[in-house]
Amino acid sequence: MSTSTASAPRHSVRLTALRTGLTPHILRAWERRYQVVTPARSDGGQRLYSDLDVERLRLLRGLSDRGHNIGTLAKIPLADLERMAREEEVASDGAGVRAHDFSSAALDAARRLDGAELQRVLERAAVTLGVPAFLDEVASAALRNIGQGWSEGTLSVAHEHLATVVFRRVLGWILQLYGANGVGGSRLVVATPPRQTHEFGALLAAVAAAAEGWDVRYLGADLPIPEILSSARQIGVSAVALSIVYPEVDATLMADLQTLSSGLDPSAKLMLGGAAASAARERLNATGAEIVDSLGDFRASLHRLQQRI
Amino acid sequence: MSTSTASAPRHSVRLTALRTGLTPHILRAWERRYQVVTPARSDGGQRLYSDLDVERLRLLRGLSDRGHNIGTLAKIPLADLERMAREEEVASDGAGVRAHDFSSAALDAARRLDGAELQRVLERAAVTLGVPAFLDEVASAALRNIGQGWSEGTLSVAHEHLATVVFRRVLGWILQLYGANGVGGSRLVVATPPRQTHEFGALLAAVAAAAEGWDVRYLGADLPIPEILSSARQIGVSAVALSIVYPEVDATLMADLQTLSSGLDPSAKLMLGGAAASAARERLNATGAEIVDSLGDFRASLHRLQQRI
DNA sequence: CATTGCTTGACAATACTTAGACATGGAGTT
DNA sequence: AACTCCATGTCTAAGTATTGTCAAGCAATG
Repeated sequence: MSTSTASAPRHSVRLTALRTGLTPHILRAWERRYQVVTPARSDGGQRLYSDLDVERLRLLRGLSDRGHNIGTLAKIPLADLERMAREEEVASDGAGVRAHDFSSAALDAARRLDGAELQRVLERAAVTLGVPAFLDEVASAALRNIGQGWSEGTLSVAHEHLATVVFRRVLGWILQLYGANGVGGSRLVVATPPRQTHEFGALLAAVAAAAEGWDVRYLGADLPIPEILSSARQIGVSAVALSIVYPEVDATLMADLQTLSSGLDPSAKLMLGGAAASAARERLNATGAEIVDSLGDFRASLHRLQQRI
Repeated sequence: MSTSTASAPRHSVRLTALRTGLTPHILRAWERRYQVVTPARSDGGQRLYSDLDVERLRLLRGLSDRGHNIGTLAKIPLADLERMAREEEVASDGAGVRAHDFSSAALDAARRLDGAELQRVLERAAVTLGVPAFLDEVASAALRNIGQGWSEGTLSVAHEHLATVVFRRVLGWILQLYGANGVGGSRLVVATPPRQTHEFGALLAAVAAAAEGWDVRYLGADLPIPEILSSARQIGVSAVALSIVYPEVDATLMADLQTLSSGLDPSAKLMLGGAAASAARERLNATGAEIVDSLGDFRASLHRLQQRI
């Protein structure tokens, strides 16, 4: 956005109030008392705020809410306000710390083989943080930790199985909450291809997409290609997402993916995620699929797809 | 579509009004006052709008509806209007919009007396946004709307009862998720005093506190003072929170609150919330209780208590 | 001829502006 | 504890600006 655009006077008081979460009263009071901003005026004398004004007021409100007094804040230039807001975020809370607490509580419970407690911790985390944050900061971290503990030998197969069962239950529960999401969303099929028995990645992706408003059909793990194809065609999907964790990408899998890719409607996108997919990125490119390296990537890609409609 | 086609004058006022969602009156007023468009004229002098005109008017209406003032918009070229319309979706920012969507979906469901759908919407909102945001932006707004609709007569008693049942179920579900929160949190008792049969405020407070990590004992509505006292003492609470919505604060209630306040351990704080509590702030101050006006207030107060330990 | 549209002028409802007053709650002081 | 002072959010009142709506009288359309 060019500077001339950002500093062009545009927004009325009412609009500015909406954008900043302040009230017109407060906007005028702050201006009168502290000159926090000096909006331009219309021909008739009404205030016209620029984008920069709005940005500044947003920051001021945030800092004011957290206890700084507005009289002092008023004199501070925009750049410094931005820095303060960033610092505030790190210092004060909150989300980061809490997410970490949940992760370690989950790992503890898994270590103690306390499935009920693990489930409670995960449900609490999901509900407290909201699904997107839960997936990003708790679920994926916990899975990584458990996987790592398993490969290092500090966690046994029993631990891994317990975690598997509980995670599947919790993610399934969330997915079911989004169940009848209605007609609004674009459609997506999620599964893992044949011999891929690790379904976590797929579950995470399914839940992430559902939380973004997609109408997700989760087909589960180890699914024959023809099944995936016929489901996708029958439902009329905008995309198919597969998770590939293990075993490594071999000739059979490549052939399967080729079949799938060429069998899909051209408007439907094929997306591949998971550790093995990232590792074999180059070879997989031949299938015409998009490789996503993280949940964030996946979300971004979904977004782009949705815009394109 | 070729330019000559798009800019060819074609549509009558009536048609243009239908296409843009404006009225012929407004079309003429906007043209007379701001020259928002300058349609061609027929031989007899009647307006003939082109496709481009219609497109421009559509955008203008959209932006005008969202609070921009038409006098300012009128001078902006088409391309910039398009950009603004796109930005508008982003500017009215992510979380807020999603929360708003959930609120209106909830209100819709309540209007249709579709309890199952209402429950699904609320659960989805809670899980998507996380409990704190859900309480602040969906639950309290929906309750306010429903209460308002009821007092205005646009919603019947049946609507109100349905909403009551569903909200109680959903909030109860969340509360139960936090159930065995363990040893970490300070303890809090939440209830409504005798004759206070509206338990929403209390439920909201209970859930908010639980999400903040408190060990909450929710005792429900219409509870005799001795019961509250003995529970509080037995559990060893840091605070007691009561919701007072209706009826108004009278002598009996004042006496009850005095009894409660003096019976509590001095280290335990008594907190009063709800519409009636805010209204009777002055008289209630005599009880030594803290009056909280909003969920945010309540959270802040809990925070202070927790720090002080 | 009935319907629709044109122009001009007026009116009313919002929304905005300024100046000032008031209430509250925290910080200091006595 | 009682007191004042100050910072700040909220409200009022009276005037102005903006904008939607309407009416009257005439013209065009079909």
